[in-house]
Amino acid sequence: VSKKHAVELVNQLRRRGKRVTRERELLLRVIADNAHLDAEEIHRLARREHPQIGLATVYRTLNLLKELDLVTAVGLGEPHSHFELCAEDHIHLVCSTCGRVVDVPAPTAVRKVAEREGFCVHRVSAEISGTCRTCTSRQIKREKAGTT
Amino acid sequence: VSKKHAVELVNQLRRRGKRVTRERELLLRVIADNAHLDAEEIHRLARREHPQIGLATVYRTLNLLKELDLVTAVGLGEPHSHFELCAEDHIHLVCSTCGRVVDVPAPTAVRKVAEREGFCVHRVSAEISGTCRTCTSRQIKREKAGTT
DNA sequence: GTAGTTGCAAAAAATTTGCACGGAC
DNA sequence: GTCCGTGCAAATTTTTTGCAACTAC
Repeated sequence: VSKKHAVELVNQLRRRGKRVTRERELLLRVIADNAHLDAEEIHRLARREHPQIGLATVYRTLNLLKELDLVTAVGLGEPHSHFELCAEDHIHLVCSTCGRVVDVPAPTAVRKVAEREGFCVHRVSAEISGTCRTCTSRQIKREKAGTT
Repeated sequence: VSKKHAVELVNQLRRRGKRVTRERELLLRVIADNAHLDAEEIHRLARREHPQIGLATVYRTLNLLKELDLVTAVGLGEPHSHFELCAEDHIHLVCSTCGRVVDVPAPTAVRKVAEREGFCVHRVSAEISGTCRTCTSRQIKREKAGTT
């Protein structure tokens, strides 16, 4: 799943008549470099570069970027949202054992299904929860060893 | 997307060693009959039949049902979760204009993608946001009329 | 210069928890 | 009878908002 440059996104902001501030530029960079962080995590990373940035700014910026369709919120099974750039159609594979999230491109069939319904698609995101290869083989080893 | 009977689900509870209470049975029925409600909405509907049921019980039950993989939480772009029975693989088409959600079956290709990664799939849920047919044609009409 | 943004603190919304009572098994 | 589940109120966590100072344009 491809990487976007925060620079492009900053230009998007300007083109759409929104102001480009130090905070927005920074947050876009943090989100572009790290997929599916939650608001606290984004705040924590942003503080490394701009210690006095407030959590409220993070939320306000996330809401702005959502309106502009530059970022999207995903649930990932947690009671709070995680955020990522609106990338090409992709699927989140969420391992319910280790919690790791892997992104893979979504088959075009998914988008087709929506279009068949007369839907004008903005973005596609899927979530598959299950057990990843690593955790599955670990489980099997443990079973063989007799440890339940 | 098929309908499950709350009865089956209640049996699942018993089989898995969880107690079957009036509250759990009621909440399962509410969730089975109404896809993607949020916790407040579930609570409100449940109260029609059992006025003194508490919101905390709703949350506790939802968490239990999630652990048993009987229900699943979906984001739908809101800052709080919505809940639905774990049905067959399906896609939520969320109209960002009118907010309506339509469920359509997911192509098997989606699940295949995860299996190719060595993933042992528990459940599949996708979200496509966009503009539904109705809202799209309404917009076109408005454009023709000259109203921006 | 002006209007939009920010940080902080406070408020609101969403979710979880402690405890005493009640009900399922 | 025991242990789990419930309701209520309080606590925690997540997200939004009001306001004065600040800054992009």
